[in-house]
Amino acid sequence: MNEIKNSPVEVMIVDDHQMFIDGIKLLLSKVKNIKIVAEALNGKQALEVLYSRKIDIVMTDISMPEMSGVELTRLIKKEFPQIKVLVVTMYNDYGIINEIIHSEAEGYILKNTGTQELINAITKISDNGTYYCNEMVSILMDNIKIENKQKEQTKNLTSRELEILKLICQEYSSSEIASKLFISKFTVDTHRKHILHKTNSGTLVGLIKFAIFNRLI
Amino acid sequence: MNEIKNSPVEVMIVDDHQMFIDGIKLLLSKVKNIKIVAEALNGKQALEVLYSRKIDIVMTDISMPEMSGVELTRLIKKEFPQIKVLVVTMYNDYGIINEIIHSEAEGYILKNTGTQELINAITKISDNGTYYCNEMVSILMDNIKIENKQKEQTKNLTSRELEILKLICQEYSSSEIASKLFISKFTVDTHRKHILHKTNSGTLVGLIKFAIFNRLI
DNA sequence: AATTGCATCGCCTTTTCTGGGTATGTCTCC
DNA sequence: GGAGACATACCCAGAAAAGGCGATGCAATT
Repeated sequence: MNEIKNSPVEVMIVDDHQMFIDGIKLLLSKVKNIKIVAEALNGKQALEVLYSRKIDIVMTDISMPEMSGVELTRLIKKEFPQIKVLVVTMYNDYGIINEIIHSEAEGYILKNTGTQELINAITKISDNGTYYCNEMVSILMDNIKIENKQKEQTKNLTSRELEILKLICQEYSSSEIASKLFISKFTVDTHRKHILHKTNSGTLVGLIKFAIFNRLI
Repeated sequence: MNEIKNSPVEVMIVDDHQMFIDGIKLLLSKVKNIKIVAEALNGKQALEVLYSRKIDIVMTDISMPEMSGVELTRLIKKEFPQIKVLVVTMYNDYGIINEIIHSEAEGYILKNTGTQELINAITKISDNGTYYCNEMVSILMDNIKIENKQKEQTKNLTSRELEILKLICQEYSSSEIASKLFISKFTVDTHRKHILHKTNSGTLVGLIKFAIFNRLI
């Protein structure tokens, strides 16, 4: 399991914050067996490097101009499957984590963790392992319930109901929607009632907020 | 103007990302006349330090748990007016910048700038100057027009109207708002009319969208 | 064959919202 | 002292929304 390596792990840092890169470089410069051999301020630069020289591990941020860290990870996994990716970011919400999981990165840690955890992560990953921080796991746990609730709410809307909800959000009245869809105003009203119940919205105001926060608009 | 200082500037770093703190500490450890003498992971910790020892410059992030960097800056300016504040953050949108301006920080730079700019900023500020990055200035320029448009819409609302708009967004009906504010339902209705006209919202739905997109909620 | 989900339509009631006025008192600013 | 902005209050009328209740037909699933 533990093969003895004489050559250090060669790491590239990808982050649009030069300051962050400089800091990490210094931090890791003192660590044996880890060597920062390249850096990039965005995904495009990173890919250029990867085409020109050997890299063992790519440490990448998520939010970057032009190409996100998630996209970068996907491309790396497609073009250079042997390269490991460690995502180091400050985002810890479910949406991002979900994307990271699908991008098949080997590791995920938050920027607000200590240096030691970073070193651990790199070490584990270079040893063909994975490293996911505890925060990620607990967020995944926390979001199982929320996810279910969201499904109960949004997904239970039928396509017709969704269609009408969108029209409501476009400031059409029930009568106008009825004309638009060539159905009776009564029907539209019935749909409205169902929508209100399914989304647990007490009022129209609540419904609009629901629609906006669930990105239906 | 340039008094010769023998003692280095004493700086505290406030950031909820331990990794960032570690990096900056290392980066600045090599710089003459700048000394990182304290660090804090949030505003509360930072204040504790300030009450216990002398600090010349506080470098703070914006988004932190419990107390934001803006709040921290305000408190510092109130309690320790002689302490300079340099805001170092990755946010560069107008809302944040606006808040920072009002918090009267001496400097503002983005995390995606190089180390040299950071050193420049600290040096200038310690010399009783200010340092605001170019990005901030251009964003301010860009947003003058937007601001004017916003004023036409939002700012024309009187404080009472704004108060009622917020209650509307909290899903209270006119009658409920009337009870809450100890005024007549008729009065609330009058305000509603004015709000609808001033915001150019044709319907309640439009009003809610206006409120959400103008961050009134 | 029966159940279930979905879309459709209908009526009645009550509340809420919207738009049109009018009006009074206060406060500030010129 | 007068003009203007603001908050307050009221009336009327119509439109819209929300809640309740029932009903039909169609399609897919079981």
